[in-house]
Amino acid sequence: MSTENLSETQHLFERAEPGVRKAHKRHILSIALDCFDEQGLEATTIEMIRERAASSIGSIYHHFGSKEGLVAALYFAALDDQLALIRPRMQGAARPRQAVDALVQTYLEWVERQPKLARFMLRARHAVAGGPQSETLAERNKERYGELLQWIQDGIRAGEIRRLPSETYASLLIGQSENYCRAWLSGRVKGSPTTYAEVFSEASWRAIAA
Amino acid sequence: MSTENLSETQHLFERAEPGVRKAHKRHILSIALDCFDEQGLEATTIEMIRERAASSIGSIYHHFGSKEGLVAALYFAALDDQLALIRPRMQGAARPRQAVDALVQTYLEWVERQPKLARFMLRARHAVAGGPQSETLAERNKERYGELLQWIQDGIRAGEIRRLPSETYASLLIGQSENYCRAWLSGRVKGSPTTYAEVFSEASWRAIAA
Amino acid sequence: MSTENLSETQHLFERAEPGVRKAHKRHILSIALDCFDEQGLEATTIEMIRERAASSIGSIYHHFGSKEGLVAALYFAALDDQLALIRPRMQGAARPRQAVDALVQTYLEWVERQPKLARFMLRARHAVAGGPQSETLAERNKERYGELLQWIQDGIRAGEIRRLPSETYASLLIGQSENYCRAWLSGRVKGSPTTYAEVFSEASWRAIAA
Amino acid sequence: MSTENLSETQHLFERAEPGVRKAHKRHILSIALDCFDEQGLEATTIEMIRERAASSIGSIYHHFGSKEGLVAALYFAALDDQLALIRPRMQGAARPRQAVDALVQTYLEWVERQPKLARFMLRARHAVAGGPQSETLAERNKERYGELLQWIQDGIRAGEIRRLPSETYASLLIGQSENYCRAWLSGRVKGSPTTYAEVFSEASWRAIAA
DNA sequence: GATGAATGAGCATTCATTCAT
DNA sequence: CATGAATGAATGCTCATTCAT
Repeated sequence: MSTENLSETQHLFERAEPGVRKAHKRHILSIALDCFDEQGLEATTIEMIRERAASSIGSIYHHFGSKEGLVAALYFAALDDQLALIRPRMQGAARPRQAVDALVQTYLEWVERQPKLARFMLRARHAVAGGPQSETLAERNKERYGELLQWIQDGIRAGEIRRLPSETYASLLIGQSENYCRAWLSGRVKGSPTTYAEVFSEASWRAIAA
Repeated sequence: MSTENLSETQHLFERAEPGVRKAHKRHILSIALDCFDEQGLEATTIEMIRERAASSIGSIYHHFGSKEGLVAALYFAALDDQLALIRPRMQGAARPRQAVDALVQTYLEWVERQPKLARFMLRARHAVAGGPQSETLAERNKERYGELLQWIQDGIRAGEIRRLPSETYASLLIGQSENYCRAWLSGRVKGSPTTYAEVFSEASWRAIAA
Repeated sequence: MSTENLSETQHLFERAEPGVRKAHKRHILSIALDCFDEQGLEATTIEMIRERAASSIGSIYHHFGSKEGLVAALYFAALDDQLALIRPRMQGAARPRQAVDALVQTYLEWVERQPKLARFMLRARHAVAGGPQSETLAERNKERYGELLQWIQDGIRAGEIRRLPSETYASLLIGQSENYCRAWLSGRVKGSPTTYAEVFSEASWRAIAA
Repeated sequence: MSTENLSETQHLFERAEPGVRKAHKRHILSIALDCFDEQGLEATTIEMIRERAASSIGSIYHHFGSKEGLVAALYFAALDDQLALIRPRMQGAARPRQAVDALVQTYLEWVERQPKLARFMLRARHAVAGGPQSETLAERNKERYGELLQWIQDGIRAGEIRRLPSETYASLLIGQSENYCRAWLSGRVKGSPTTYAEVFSEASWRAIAA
């Protein structure tokens, strides 16, 4: 159990989810992430988390209600952490091309910095989408997608971006990168995501450029 | 339980895996696919499959050895089915641009025709990659990737395709489409994949075009 | 949550157990009764009571010591409430026949007025009898039974009541009514207990009349 | 663990529920009865039953589905056992008075012979009535009550039985005996039920006699 | 007196797998 | 090849109770 790693991840949760003040709760989230990452979602048991977190079963249930609740809490914390990195960089972009660069580059960066969280998000999306928090998730996604679309609309009006079916933009912008990150996160390719940042942001830009 | 659908899927297994002669074995695979699709991999129990297949526990174990074995058999059958559609179309392509079109178009088509198999493949990859069949899977992927690379090399020599890090080609070619298909398969977008075949094959081509 | 009902029940507790001065304690008893009635004894958790009573776990334990203690307190309060109705009416009876009428009639009346308490008493007897308050319960019962026997002895000497095994009088006097009340309290019969007061007191009288 | 008792009780189950052919299933029922009797319904755990029955958890669930299912199976077996004793005796009664005698006498006899089953029935009625078998229970009761009412109608027409509200007959006939049996089964009175058979059947007869 | 976070023993139930027939 | 009863380790979760504040 590496204490350094724990405090780092815990710090992230603090940033991502400021409501989580209690060190104990953050600690459990951090340990749970390690377990989910090493064992997988289903294979991780509450008992494993309890043991590594040196906590108690009752305490975990007191804070998260259920295993599903723990997964959801972690998922939204990860979502917030990712957004906290990406949003300011995109807002700092003056032109569409820069925005695409910022989006792709920052996404790749985040995955590289937070591989556990990234793996967890890819795995847990389905579980959260099928659980009682599905509505919260839908709202968050709508919000994110809305920002993206707005920015694309501006690009279209400026004649810099092609008019394409709106459902496809997200896939055209992030699909290549996500596909590569999936491969990297599961060890099928070796080059770290940011190594190819140029390649992927160029591809994303070409995909939507007028 | 639609008998038409069952027989169709069973037919697919016959094509994909000619060794599976026994109707009973094919029937079990078909039912298992339905269960995995409706309940998820972990949530599906052998008992569920037994009940819907009107088979017996012993029979299932006789044919597939274990639940993991059943998943693997289904996975490779799906892989074969997909390849059986894609390979001939790509071989019929004269030029790189046509090959990209064929690859993307056929992938989208297959997902649209076989949504259950597609969902299953996306879900089961991890399970198969971590199981005892991981080597077989690696070989198959290497083989597929090799074909792709070969064809790309030719394009590069012909000056039609950009020289890019070889690890990135697969993501650049199929990432956007896969991302969209994931969204469609889980209901997050409505337009069926082939609707946007042009958009995605154009994006893939631009991503790698010289 | 009907405030009227609550205050009424709380009032009862005040009458039955004058020591319970604190409104808060009475409130908890009243809510506990509701929970026990709706969920059953075992199925009711301290947490449920805490929530509905808008109290705290600590407070409940401060007042009642344990769940068992809460059940016992409620049981004895119910016992007192019942006795407070029955005793004066029986003491007002001049002749055995009138005493039987008073006993049966008042029992039926009480059950009809306090169905929750009645259900609770029938359910909780076993729990209290097996708990640390079993002695207190035994004393109370002996006391009650003693009064009854005394009054029957007089009836026997006066030649109005048959001499029967003393263990059987209680069952002969109240068994029919209790059986009907059980059925009514669990919805198996519809006619309210007092509707048949005549029938049951006549039966009780015939059972013991000389 | 008395083997004699076990085989005796198992024999009863065979009589009461002929469908239960499997010795193992009967054995589990028999052990479960012992546990429920000694510990109470809620306090008995599947693990206790498993241990004393020298069976396996899986086997218990294979046969009964759930703890609730085990309780229900035992309840209906007890009901059948009771009916198997009472019904023929009542059918052998020529006149109402004899029928009352048969009913009361046989009920007391059964309780005395099968105290465990009797205690169990008294305790489990509520659980079964609130469970998924509630309908089956309602049908059985309706059937039993129907037979009783029919026989009472005949008595009324013959001028031997008073016309009373039909909802009250059952309580008037069996209430006193049941009340006494409850007391005996929980040790509050000492005289065995059949000792007072005369007293209770006389009381029942007086309660309804014209 | 009041509070509620923390505890952890204990429970019902699940389910992949085995194996005798 | 087919069957399905039997197995039992493992799991998520509950809930009465404690105790520091």
